[in-house]
Amino acid sequence: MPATQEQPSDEQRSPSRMEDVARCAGVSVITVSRVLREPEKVADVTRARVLSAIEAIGYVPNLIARSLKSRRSGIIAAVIPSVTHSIVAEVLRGMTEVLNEAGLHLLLADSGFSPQEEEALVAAFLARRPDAIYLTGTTHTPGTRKMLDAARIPVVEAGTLTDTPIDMVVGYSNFAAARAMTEALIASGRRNIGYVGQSGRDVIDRVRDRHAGHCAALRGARMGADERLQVEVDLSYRGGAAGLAQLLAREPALDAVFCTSDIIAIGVLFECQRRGLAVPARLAITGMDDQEIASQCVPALTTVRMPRYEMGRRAAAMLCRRLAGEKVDAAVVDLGFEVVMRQTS
Amino acid sequence: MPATQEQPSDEQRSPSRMEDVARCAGVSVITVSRVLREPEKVADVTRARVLSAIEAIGYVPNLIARSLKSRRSGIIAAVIPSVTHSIVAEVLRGMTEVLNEAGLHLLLADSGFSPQEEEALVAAFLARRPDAIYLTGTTHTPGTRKMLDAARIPVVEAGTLTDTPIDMVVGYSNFAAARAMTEALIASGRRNIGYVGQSGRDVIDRVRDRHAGHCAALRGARMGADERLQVEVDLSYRGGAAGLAQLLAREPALDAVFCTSDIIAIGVLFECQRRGLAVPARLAITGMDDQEIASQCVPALTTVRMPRYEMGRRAAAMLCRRLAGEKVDAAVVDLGFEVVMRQTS
DNA sequence: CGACGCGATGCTAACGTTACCATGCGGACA
DNA sequence: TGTCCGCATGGTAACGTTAGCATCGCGTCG
Repeated sequence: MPATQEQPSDEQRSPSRMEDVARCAGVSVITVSRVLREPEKVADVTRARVLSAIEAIGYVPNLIARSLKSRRSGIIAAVIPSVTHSIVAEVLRGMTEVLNEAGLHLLLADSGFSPQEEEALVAAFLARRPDAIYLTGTTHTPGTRKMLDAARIPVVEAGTLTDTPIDMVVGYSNFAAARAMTEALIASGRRNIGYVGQSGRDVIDRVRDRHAGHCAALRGARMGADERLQVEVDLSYRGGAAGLAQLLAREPALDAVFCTSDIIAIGVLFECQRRGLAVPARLAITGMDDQEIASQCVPALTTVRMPRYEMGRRAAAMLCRRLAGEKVDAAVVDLGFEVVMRQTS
Repeated sequence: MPATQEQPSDEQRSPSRMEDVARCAGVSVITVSRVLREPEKVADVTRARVLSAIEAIGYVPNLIARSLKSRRSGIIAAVIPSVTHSIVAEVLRGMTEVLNEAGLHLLLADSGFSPQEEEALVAAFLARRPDAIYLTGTTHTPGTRKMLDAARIPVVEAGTLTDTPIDMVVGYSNFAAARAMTEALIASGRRNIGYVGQSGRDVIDRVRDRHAGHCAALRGARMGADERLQVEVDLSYRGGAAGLAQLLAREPALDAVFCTSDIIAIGVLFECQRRGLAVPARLAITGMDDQEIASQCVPALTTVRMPRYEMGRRAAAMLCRRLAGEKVDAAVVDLGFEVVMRQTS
């Protein structure tokens, strides 16, 4: 009965451990551990022997055990408003590039623009003991702030600036950008300027600031911010189109539309094409964010460029520096913006 | 000297543990553990006492320790080709929705379309002992397959179908979709059909299959797949525009362009607008994926709809079922596609 | 009235790794 | 020749949790 002697079965019940490697290489487990983390502290011959044992066995270190003991998970948790927003994607690309170099991994979740959902996600993430946390925007529930204060880990908020970050913040002034864009529109002689913005001004600080900046520019030019000329829509091409339809119904003499995002602006542009409204002759359009489509559409879209990719890199870099024990020079980093005049205005 | 008695300092060195909660509630640690995981097994009074202790202390469970002991990390690792592709984003949205409901978290990284990079990421992720892995596409290095076989965890590949998945696969036939789209173009009477595809056919199976499907349709109609009418470009609006420029230079009689993605197709459309080419009268254009812009642009884009969001949900659901110990009915799930005829063809 | 079952709770020993301290050995120096 | 230093390696005890069994008390049934 050969079935009884299946002790050394090739069906090893679990992935191999350091102990297996140690036995195979004829050293102690701690030496294996050192080969992995501080190879220069191990003699060349020993190191080679251990490495070939690792190779032979196919050993994969268990970072969970390492995290538990070392109190360092190597994980950065990020809560973003919506993965489907291309704007967020570029920030993520910048972040992951920097994090990967540092050997850190990204735990990601999507709050759907809801601060309550964000709080729930932060709570769930903290249980995983991330080394740091990335949040989008600077508007968070008191519960979120409290948890993060108690967690005592680096936190970076990104996108909107604030003087009172939870810990660190990197972004740009959405207020100033929207004001500058609107001022440019006014300077070009437009007088009946409509506003088509993403809805959710009460919970999305980015949108709130952009709206406020737009209104400030109008008031600065003594034009008044007429609520009748402001509509809120979904952040989509369809939303932009619907927004223009509403505005034109309310004010046929409309001669410009300020949009809080390029997507919305392109939606407005498409609706103009459907209605046969000449852009910019009859109607000027401006977007924000300078996504790729802005430079490619016809006519090319006037917009404001935001350094999204750079923002992701900076945010990640700030976290990495803090994790390395270094002090970060400034807790508030303003990356600025740039108005890009093209053909729709 | 009051500084000496800082034993019970409020600067507790670490987040509280179950032991602290247990002491506060006057029970053993295992009871606390049970309140968190199997509350129905604890008497009502005891449970209430423990819960209020948790609340009072602000206890946050340590999932790292739980993972180590229970051999379940609650983490799903996903490697995607590029976060900046809106196509991927919808898949992610579907996935995270399902995963969140199941209490699972998503570890995310970006391979930049490189199988070697994917292999490195899979290796790094496996050290975190994810409960399951999600991969994009079905083309992977031998090293990746080997590691995943050894890891013995559920794996789902998504996007492209294959008869020999590593474990499970959910997707649609890019070959059939591209063939169907091209056949529709042929059926509408177009004869000089160009191809503008994303570059990287050798490593991106999705693109390879779409190219092959397109060629198959041409050959099926005895039209031949002329390489002179095929150009490869970046997956961007700019790429589409450049592609059209190249094609027209090579074949002025071009009367249709098949594109492997909506983004490229819209780029082609923009270039037509710049050149004053009437669409579809002078030139027909087709895309693939049915992103939002396809239905909104002017004229609206003929394309093929892929159930991306649904694919993310299904992939996650299959993983969840496997993690729950249930058998998954089919290892290969074909979600199909739908040709959507609009105005550009 | 004793045995038995069951619900509620607790104890002990891991999970796989690393922090901390210990040990042994060879060479430099007085 | 003895002392001391530094390098390479090892042993032990956690990190915070849960699996698996043990225990205790109470009610039920023959």
